[in-house]
Amino acid sequence: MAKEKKLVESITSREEDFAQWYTDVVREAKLCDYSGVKGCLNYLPNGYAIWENIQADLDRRFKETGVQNVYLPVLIPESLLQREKDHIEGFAPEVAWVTHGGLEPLQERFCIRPTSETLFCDHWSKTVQSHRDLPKVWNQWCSVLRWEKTTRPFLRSREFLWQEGHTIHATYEEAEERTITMLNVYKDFVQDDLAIPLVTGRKTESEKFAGAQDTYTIEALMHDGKALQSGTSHFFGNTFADAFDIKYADKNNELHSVYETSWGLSTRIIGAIIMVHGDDSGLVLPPRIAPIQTRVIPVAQHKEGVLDKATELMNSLKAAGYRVGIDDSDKGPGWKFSEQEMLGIPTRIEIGPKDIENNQVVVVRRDTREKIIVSMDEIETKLGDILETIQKDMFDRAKAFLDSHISSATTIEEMNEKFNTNRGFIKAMWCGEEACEEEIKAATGGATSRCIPEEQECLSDKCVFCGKPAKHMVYWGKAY
RNA sequence: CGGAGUGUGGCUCAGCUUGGUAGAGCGCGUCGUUCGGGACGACGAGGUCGCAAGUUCAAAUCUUGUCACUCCGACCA
Repeated sequence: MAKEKKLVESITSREEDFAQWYTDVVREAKLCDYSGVKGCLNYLPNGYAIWENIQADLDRRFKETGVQNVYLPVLIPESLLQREKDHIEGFAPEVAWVTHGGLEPLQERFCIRPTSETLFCDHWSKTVQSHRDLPKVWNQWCSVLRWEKTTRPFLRSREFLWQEGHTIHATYEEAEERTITMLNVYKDFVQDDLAIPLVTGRKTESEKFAGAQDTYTIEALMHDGKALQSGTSHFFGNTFADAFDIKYADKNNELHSVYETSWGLSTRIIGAIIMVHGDDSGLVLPPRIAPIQTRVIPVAQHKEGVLDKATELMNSLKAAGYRVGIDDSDKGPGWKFSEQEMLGIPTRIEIGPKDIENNQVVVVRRDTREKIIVSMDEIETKLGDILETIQKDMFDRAKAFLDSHISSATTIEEMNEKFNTNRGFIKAMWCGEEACEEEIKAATGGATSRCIPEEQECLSDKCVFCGKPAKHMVYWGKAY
């Protein structure tokens, strides 16, 4: 393969300045741009199309597990938001309020939903009566608003698009099982469709969602070695049911509180796609999620027959079920190649006079820039193979990167040193005390507990910081 | 919420110190020559200088106020 060469000057090198690289890729791939309101993005066609594909794939996976979609309002009365103590304490600092209706001040102000647990609970408290009404396994696709102080496209915006699933169940076990089921749906989706390998597990007390009994998370590792929480699944036990008085009568006509879960994945995941797969030439999209899987690029298209042949090729690929586009603009070929690479389109098909003469096309992989000469007669099947190979290779590369950036430490000094030399996740034992988490964060310049994985290893019997008996092995990392 | 910075054609910015005809590059439009890794020429369109007051014969430029955005921290998906 040809030596990595920087072809595009409008994108800052990833090594030189990762943050600037990220911003450049977002801009050059035309995913979104800044609106006039801080933290609120204009999602452009290229960015929104990715979200639409994420929605389609996830929604299908949800429905396979019995999820039904609903839609609840964007406004939440203040009294409702305050019903559960931890929840309001967690969200109060970052909600926006609607105080006027037209010209008149409102009697009670409404917040713009930061999340909708309270709305779902309010509805269920009025409608659920019998065990026959359970379970409810609902989800909504919507946007929410959180008044963030620091914002970045996709990673942290004030308004963001997401899905939020909310469920209630008759038993503790059933709700707990749903929490894990959804964690696994996220895990499978992100790994299989987005080609992003993950570390998964339970959050510590301090990292839990406001009001949750347990929070489970999928954590991905970005190319700069920072972690990104990419989806969460929460188990609430009876907390919300009690606060909202959601009770049902069982078969013996005895009243019980329901058990509740919620789970969400947002447009933040687009940031993960960019930062896991992108390179110095721009975005690299996994074929399964890419809005366009291949772009036909006619070379010397002014010459007799080239454009016709290219269009014919596009149409036959479309008919074969591929998502395919063509760049028949009057730009030069070099410009078109760069454009296709910045947009992250997984393959391009170059077709020029020489190819037509030889009854062939040149398929170029976005991820490796490898050129593959394919006979025109075989392109419909070969393209599928190439796309599948790209999908697999992208995951394998990201997995190799992840694996090589997971290390372990038994002392705080060792932990610090590893964060400095090989950024990523560090496995270390922990006593379970919140105070120790704080100390570790301070001592490492910002590393937080990312999760307690289900598969525990015993690296030591002592906490990495205080030396007291260890309770858990924890993945630590510096997070976005 | 602290610290810093920036608002001038679609974009990136110069001009401001020392007030006096609104500038450049890129992009955009038309035409022509090009075309296997961001081609070139000619002509052309496009600006309430963030907003508001003030000083002045005269304000992009000076003064005051105000709004917005960006970056870095603390806080969070």
